[in-house]
Amino acid sequence: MNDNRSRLTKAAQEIVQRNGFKGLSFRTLANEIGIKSSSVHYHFPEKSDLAQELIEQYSEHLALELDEIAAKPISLKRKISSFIKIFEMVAKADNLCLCGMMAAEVGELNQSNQQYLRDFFLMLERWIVVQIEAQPDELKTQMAPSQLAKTMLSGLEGALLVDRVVGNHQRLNAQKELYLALFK
Amino acid sequence: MNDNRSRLTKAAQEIVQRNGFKGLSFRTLANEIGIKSSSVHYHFPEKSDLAQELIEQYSEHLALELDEIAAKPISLKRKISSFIKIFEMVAKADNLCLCGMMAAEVGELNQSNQQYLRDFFLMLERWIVVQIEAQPDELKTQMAPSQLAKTMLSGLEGALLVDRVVGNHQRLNAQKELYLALFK
DNA sequence: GTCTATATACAGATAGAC
DNA sequence: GTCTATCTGTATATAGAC
Repeated sequence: MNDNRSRLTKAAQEIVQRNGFKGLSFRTLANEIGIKSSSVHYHFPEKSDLAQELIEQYSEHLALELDEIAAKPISLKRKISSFIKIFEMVAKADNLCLCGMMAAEVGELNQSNQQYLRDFFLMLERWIVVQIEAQPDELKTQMAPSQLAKTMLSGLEGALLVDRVVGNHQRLNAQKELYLALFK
Repeated sequence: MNDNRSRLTKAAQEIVQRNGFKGLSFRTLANEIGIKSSSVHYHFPEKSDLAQELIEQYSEHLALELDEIAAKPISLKRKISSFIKIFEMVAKADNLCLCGMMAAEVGELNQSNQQYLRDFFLMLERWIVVQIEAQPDELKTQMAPSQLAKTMLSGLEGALLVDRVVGNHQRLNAQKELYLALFK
């Protein structure tokens, strides 16, 4: 898929993860791939159409990665570690999670976009819960899986946010240490 | 202090915590208090001047609150609980932390603004470490205080971010439960 | 599908009167 | 300190030619 539509979403995703959704303009996006802004409007009539596709693609891509991890015959701890590794890759690129970034800008999004954003976070939390419930004996804490999932997800999102400003990965590393210690 | 300058910073803070720094325009800010945008420029020549004052005021206000908490003859657990309560008040207003919001928009800020933002987060983390070191026997975990401070702060920032999108306070509550359990 | 050209709105910022 | 008026740049979005 090297057509302009997919080149647009790819470039747009990078811009949003770095500069935010408000930091993405049809003009700069068009320049990025060498077309005009009116051509971007051909593919995505309104900016909210682009937002929708970005959130959908990001969610689907992540869901596929998580499916692969879940299917492996490995310890729960290693599954959680793989989950955290996804955030570490984002941090390495000095980005935020696409949806974490858009969460900060939720007021600029229409109702449909907001729903997709919500579903993204709930999907990630549900994945954690499902993994724990499949291998419950490997959990070392008495914390309820759903509570654990909520702290872990929001903790990782916050770590990306603060670490990028401070300029290191200390908070993400600390979150990793904290949560991995809860699994055998 | 009911002069226009302080009315401006007060209104600006609310707008940034709700809509972000890019969501704050001199025009709408001026309208908010009934003056013209050119008058806003009299008080804050450039937008970065306003950003600077916002971060400084927010930091100073929070530092004063934390000083008061630290001075009380109460348990470490109650001090941490009071710390978390500050975030709960922000969540109750459906806002983000001013600096958490601006952290997402760090690319729009100049170097000076970014330094003040960094200092804000480091100040909060340092406060947690100092409180723990003053009452070390009341800590139930073997986690290093600096590690604990980093996870707690970024966890709370992330909880505000995700909870606002999802529409409840479950993540902040979960973070609270997780961290309070680490103190006697 | 992409282009040129344009409409409309709003952004940050400045000059100069009062 | 605040105003009117304006400059300049950029944003989303659309019409219509190719």
